[in-house]
Amino acid sequence: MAPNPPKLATIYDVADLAGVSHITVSRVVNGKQNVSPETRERVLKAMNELGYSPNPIAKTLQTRRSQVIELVTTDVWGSSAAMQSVISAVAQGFDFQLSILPTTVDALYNVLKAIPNRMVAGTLLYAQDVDLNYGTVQQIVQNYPLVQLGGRLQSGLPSVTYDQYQASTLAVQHLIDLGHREIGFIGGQQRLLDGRIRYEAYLDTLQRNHLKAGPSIFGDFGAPSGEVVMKELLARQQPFTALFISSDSMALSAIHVMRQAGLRVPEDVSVVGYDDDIFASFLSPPLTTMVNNAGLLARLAAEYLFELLQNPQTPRMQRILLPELILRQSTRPPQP
Amino acid sequence: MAPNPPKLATIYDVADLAGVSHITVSRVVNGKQNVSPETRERVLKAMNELGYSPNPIAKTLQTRRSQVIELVTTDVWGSSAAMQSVISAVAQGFDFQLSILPTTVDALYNVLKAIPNRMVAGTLLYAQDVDLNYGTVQQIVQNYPLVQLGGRLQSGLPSVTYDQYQASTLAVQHLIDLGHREIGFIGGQQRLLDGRIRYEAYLDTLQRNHLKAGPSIFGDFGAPSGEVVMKELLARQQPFTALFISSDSMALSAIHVMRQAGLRVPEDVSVVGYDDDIFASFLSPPLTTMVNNAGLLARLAAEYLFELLQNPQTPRMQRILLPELILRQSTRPPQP
DNA sequence: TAAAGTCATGTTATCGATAACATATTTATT
DNA sequence: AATAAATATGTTATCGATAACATGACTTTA
Repeated sequence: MAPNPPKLATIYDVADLAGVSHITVSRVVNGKQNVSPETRERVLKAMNELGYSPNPIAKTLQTRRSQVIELVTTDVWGSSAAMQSVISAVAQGFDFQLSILPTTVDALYNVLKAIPNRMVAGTLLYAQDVDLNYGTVQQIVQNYPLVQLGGRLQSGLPSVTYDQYQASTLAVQHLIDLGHREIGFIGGQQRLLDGRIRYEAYLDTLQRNHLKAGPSIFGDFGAPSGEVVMKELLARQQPFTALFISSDSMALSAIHVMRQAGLRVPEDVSVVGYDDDIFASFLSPPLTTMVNNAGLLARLAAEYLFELLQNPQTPRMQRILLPELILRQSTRPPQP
Repeated sequence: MAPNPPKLATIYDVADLAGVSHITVSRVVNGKQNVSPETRERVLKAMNELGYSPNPIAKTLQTRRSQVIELVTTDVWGSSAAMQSVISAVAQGFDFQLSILPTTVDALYNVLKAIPNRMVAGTLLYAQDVDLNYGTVQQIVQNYPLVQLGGRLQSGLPSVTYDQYQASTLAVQHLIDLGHREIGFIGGQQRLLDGRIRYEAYLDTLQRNHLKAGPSIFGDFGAPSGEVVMKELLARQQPFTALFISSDSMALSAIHVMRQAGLRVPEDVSVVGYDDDIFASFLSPPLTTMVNNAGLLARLAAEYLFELLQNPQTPRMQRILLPELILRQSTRPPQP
């Protein structure tokens, strides 16, 4: 297989060897009925002899459709990482391949417009930028099987998502209900929906309870960033008895920093995380957190996409996973 | 975009509108030189007017090569998850797409044989089954740009991998050097190289030091499995003062179980993990572990693949990352 | 000024499959 | 036995691009 690899046998080669026309070979390959047993046998033998395997590219060009679904994402590094393997596993179950198409917000609309040219069966969209115009997206892909992962509730696209606003509200309310009055916040990128919504809910919930906003700081959802911003937050010396931290990864490192600084969790500071990450239950203390399983979201979205593919009558809807607070040992009433 | 989405404009449509032949349009699209400025202008205007974008499928069929690399993997759930996003990010940098092709060991050889039909530019192979015959793989893909991720050292394929045997040896030797004599083992799946090699190195190292093998048990590298097998191991009541645990995820939950059982790490049991997972440094105690970064491996492999693509003269080699033991606080000499 | 070369553009074939329609056979029906 | 229907098979066009070669107009060179 040099730069230009050798060609494999085609249906024409098989046809010649079997002494039939190429279209008969095509019929055998696709298991069509109108082929006599003897002919079929001869063709199969020839296929076997030549090690024939169909060329998916040629087939796709003619049929305008391939056994491929694509994941269009503006966020290769964030949750989309966790999603990819789940989606490819689901796709494998339906005998489909997954094509990953990273893009930018700017290029996104053109990427979507070119969907017919890529001749994929369906598209999963993961684009978390706050500035994205879902109305435009909606216009471009009308009636095409596209499922959005984790976007705005009002996106108008078939989607599977979480109600992060309500989830974050529950998280903050939990701290308030425990008696905390000075509640700080550690957030993720504010250009991402995940970052923005959790912060808005935090602010709104405090306000609804007639509480002032506590100290707030922003990182990038990752554990290393949690370490950095937590140190900065401590350096500010603003008082807080509880923290709502926008990801378990950040909570993990933030707690580590607090422990090093002599602060105990939950005795001195209660912590609510977000994600119910795989490690959350094994920490000490086990972390109180909001369920937000990117893998589950991806699986449901992929399954929904295949529902749409197999039955176009499937109702188009938004599937919103209910928020769930997992109470563990990182929260408790504030010390008197 | 109904089941069969509407066709987009083709070069023929553009040619008609611009009043030139389709081949001239093709020349403009591909930035060829021999087109007069006025003609080029007219074509560009027509392209713009029709919202033309090239059809990659048709182009691929003719040129027998696409802007796509593929990841062929027999392991959708394990490390390949972490690798996918890294690879797609690298690919994006070269203006390539990533196609994920999950397969089974049995189907693998045929999947590789059909590479010419898929017309991809290059292939990354992640196949960790111990029974895989790399000689066969080698024969199939001779001279084709394929880079293997994390396979056997003697695979004979261009690859990027870790020397897990030596790494595991270092880990176990570290415990022995600290004075431990009863060293247990928690492993991953023994049908995977990652599982098998770490266990073999554990056994060999003990033997070389004239020590008997300690209690051993096997899970699946994941945190939930670590919890299960650790409970089972404790129930056996076999003595050990140290554990070599094949993944940080399993170490995380295993430590949690030990703590619940009243065992302290490292006072009662020293633990060496494996992977230097993102959370390892933030645990209490911070985990002593072996560096084994799947993301780094994937990045290097993808970059190597693009080296091969851009310059076929690039020497074909195995790139083996050196093992590195990260000493943190989960190991110490055994209590007297 | 004729021959040769360059440039802009076009015509036809091709990649490997399926679609649409056509044509012999064979079998069933009256 | 004649006609209709079903079955098996083949011919040609097509998907949307590039490859290979051809052609005419203009420039350069001897």
